[in-house]
Amino acid sequence: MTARPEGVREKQADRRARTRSALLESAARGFSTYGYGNVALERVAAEAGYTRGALYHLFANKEELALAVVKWVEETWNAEVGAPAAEEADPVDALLVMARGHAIYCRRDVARVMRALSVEFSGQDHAVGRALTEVIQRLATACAGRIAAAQESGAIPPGPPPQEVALAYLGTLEGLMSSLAGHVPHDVELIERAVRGLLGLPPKAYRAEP
Amino acid sequence: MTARPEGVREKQADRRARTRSALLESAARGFSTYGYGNVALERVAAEAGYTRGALYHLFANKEELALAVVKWVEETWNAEVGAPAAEEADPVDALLVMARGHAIYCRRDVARVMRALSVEFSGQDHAVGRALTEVIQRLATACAGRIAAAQESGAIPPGPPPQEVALAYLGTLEGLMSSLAGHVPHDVELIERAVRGLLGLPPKAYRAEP
DNA sequence: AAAGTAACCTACATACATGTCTGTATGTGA
DNA sequence: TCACATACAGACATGTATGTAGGTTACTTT
Repeated sequence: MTARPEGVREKQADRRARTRSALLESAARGFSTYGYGNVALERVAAEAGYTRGALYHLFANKEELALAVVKWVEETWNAEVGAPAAEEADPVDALLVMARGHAIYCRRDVARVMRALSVEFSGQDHAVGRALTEVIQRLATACAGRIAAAQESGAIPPGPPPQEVALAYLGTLEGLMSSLAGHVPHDVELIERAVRGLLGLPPKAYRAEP
Repeated sequence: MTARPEGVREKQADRRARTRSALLESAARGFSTYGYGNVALERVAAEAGYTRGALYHLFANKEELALAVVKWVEETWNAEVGAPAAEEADPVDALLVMARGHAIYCRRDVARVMRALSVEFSGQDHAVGRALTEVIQRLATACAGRIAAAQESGAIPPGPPPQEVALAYLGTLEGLMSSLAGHVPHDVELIERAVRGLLGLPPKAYRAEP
């Protein structure tokens, strides 16, 4: 590859990164709206202001583009939702912070991309499907650990196995937000209610928004 | 292929109905697994034991097939889940019965068809998408009515507007079951927990399965 | 039993999306 | 300034899915 001495201006690299970002975001939006198989790469490229030539210059094929989108979404989600939750010392607080953060994150339409892709690939043996299940699996084990810790400390009552509760927790986040996306501010209130219920926690008193 | 019982003379209408059912179920499975745009009608027909010729003889085109599938799923869902819930006099009981019934219903893979189709069509202006939103809307208003009644009677504490809670309720059913499908028996326990939480009800004591 | 109709299959015409390839302009290092 | 690399556009070849039209088998009616 080309050596990059520090201090030297990298105009080409900047340009490349900017184009790549634009294409990734357009692809995420396209997958969210139309699904992987239905969206034409010409549309993805056009919506970003390019042609398929640029797209194929930056990504080997449609599958690689989808994998890059998955990685990109996972990274932004971790930065905006996962990391703040990880700072919570208490496992129950971490789960609640994650749920609230997810509700906020889902106010953008790009968030539905994981759902759209998983619907299309969960049935088959496909690289994109595997990447998705790996992302979910990573999240689920992290959540299961917190749930197990909370059960052992007595912070939440006994219940189904942590791994199952974790899957239910993630599925609830996804499903609830896909039907409530944009319904500010009740999205946060309702996701918190559902999660508390899943964990076996009593309801909090309801305060109507001003 | 299609062996008919000895001595029994099959009527054309029976034959047609049987073929139609087989194609509908195969289509539902195909849409669930691959999505609308990804599944090829040749596969749908072949999986039912026919060719595309039979399919196009019974359905005008792919869109009509999808609409028929939506109608068929709605009918079976109403028969197996909606009707038993409607027999409950108490609105909260009705919502809980519906949630449990949905968990049972979702143990079959066909149930994911609504989710698959809604992912693909919720963005556009398309006949299938409209049909789906109408189904959801009918369900949501029915649920919202029960939630409002329960709030007024004091059976559940105050909370967000019934229409929003109803949407959250349906989204939770869908999302939770798509991640927990087949996880017997915790699917029922967890869906009930989530719904109780959404409605603001306190948790029930947990009894581990024998 | 013959004629007619419905169920179903096979072959084809068409459209469209992917991926590849070539061309062009602009940036970059020597 | 020259040689080369990179970013991107546009055309083409290929595969595949839809929809249609014509034919064959199975049932129905007279």
